Amino acid sequence: MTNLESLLSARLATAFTAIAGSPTDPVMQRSAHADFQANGALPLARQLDRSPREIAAEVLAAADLEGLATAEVSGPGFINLTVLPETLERMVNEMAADERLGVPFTDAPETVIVDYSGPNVAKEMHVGHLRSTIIGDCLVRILRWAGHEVKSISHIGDWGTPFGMLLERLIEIGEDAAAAELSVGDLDGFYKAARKRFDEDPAFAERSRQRVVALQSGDQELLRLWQILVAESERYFLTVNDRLGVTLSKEDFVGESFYNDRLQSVVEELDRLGLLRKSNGADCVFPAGFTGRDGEPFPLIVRKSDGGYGYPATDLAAIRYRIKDLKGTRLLYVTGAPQHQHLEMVFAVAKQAGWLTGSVRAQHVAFGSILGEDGKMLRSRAGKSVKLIDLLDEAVARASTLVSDGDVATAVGIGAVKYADLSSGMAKDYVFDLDRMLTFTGDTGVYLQYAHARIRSILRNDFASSQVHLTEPAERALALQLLSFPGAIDAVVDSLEPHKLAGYLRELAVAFTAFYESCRVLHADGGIRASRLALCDLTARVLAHGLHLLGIQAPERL
RNA sequence: GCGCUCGUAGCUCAGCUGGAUAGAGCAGUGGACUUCUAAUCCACCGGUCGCAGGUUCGAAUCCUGCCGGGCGCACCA
Repeated sequence: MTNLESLLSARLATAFTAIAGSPTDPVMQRSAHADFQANGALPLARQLDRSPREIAAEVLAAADLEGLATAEVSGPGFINLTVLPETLERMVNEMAADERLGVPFTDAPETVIVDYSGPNVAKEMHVGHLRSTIIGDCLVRILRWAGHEVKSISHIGDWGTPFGMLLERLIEIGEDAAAAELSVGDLDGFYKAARKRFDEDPAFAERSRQRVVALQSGDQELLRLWQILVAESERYFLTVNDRLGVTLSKEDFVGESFYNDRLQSVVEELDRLGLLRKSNGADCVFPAGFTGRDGEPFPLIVRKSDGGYGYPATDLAAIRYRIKDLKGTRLLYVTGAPQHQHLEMVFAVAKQAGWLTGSVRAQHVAFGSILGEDGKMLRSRAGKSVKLIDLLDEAVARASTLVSDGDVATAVGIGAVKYADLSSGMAKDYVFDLDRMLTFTGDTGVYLQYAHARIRSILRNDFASSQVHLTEPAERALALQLLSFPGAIDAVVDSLEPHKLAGYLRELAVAFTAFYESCRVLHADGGIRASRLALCDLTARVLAHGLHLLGIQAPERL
């Protein structure tokens, strides 16, 4: 099973390289004027000081397209390629016979560590966690399916100064009452109450500070109580993840506290390497190329002036652990764009320390913020944050007004939210707008689910495995789109941009709908009917699996 | 001040390893259900691709400058 586009590209590349005298990319793309076009002759014209059309003609003469496609030179020097009907049929049939739908396992498997979701203990999951969780989960699914060894990590915020007040609050109301409050998912209520007490009552605040010190010095009783906070919160996170349909499991929660006993050794190692410098009483590393407000070198503070460790130390311990112990070769950090500089600094220090070497890549998969209707960052601290679980329930409730079945409503509602996020580029901020997400017309998740359900409806009436024969233009267009599936997967694997898969699936659904409008299936005669049913079946499989890779369900019927 | 990022149709967004008339959805107008799910489809309407230069046979795409929005810039994560 071979990727059609890359096969064509490879054949042309040989010819291009022969003509150019050096490795030359044919620059293939889908075309409105043919099935594909190769633009490589145009840039070559200058290099060889010859007419582009002449070069294109020569490439064509040298290219071996036997049994693949017909080609012609067009316009200023484009090579237009039209795939032979029998070749298209053969490849579609091969794809249909392949469980992996034409997508090969990667020939260079990596160990990929994906850090995403990362909620905070005793704090509600809010819209801010939505993107990280959805995008991270999608990347995990796709990379894993492509044949990589993938380890999910949810870097839980389970340590640090806030735990003083949380523990003090827990002690104040009693552990049973606290556990009860947390177990019903009222994390924000608990957190806010603790915060309020901390702000209002100096004695409470002082006791909180002492709790932090005691906790960090290993007080057994406090550790036991802390464990209650962590366990109840994790249980709650799992229910939200379950609602969202995310693959994260309990074993994937690796809290900041996990790195506690490694922090000192990180500092020691950095010191041994001579990377550490005292600055204003703190132990810092100054990676090259980072400057602060005053234009002076900007530090990554590894140990605070009070001797404590902050998140940079944890992040350094984590990156070292992920490389040295987990043997990760590609580390992904699915966190918001505002953390870009911080992560770049962590990567820079990891490089200087010799952990992040040439064969290991660390990448920040950054995404924009979700904004409120006022166009400002929707932050939890600023009060009115939307509880993630409420948003999901609302989405499902709206879906329930359109479909009767509860499971289907869940699939549609959650799918709508996920598709809204995954279908546009992740670099930009976007305004959080329930109405837009849950509009069930147009470019939405339900459009894809609907296309899939329609096909399943046809197949319920009749289906027997058959060979595909392409006759109508709409069938041919659908076949071409189906064969682009491996390319769409590739695109996400190396760009880490899920919206490319979402876009592909959308185009597939459009191609199917065009086919559906112009070609009868069940009412067609014998051979044609069987062939079209096979085409329907393959389309349904690609849609269902593609949606699955996005983390979206594809119900049998709506 | 430095850095990152975004600016494409009234609205929400694709397209950006430079390539043939800049594409979708929503909204608007007009059509299509005795036909496999009309949550659909077809047609029309709608764009100085922020602005100005530059490189090029060719720029939404690359470079420079500017304008505008967002974010980050030492002990919170």
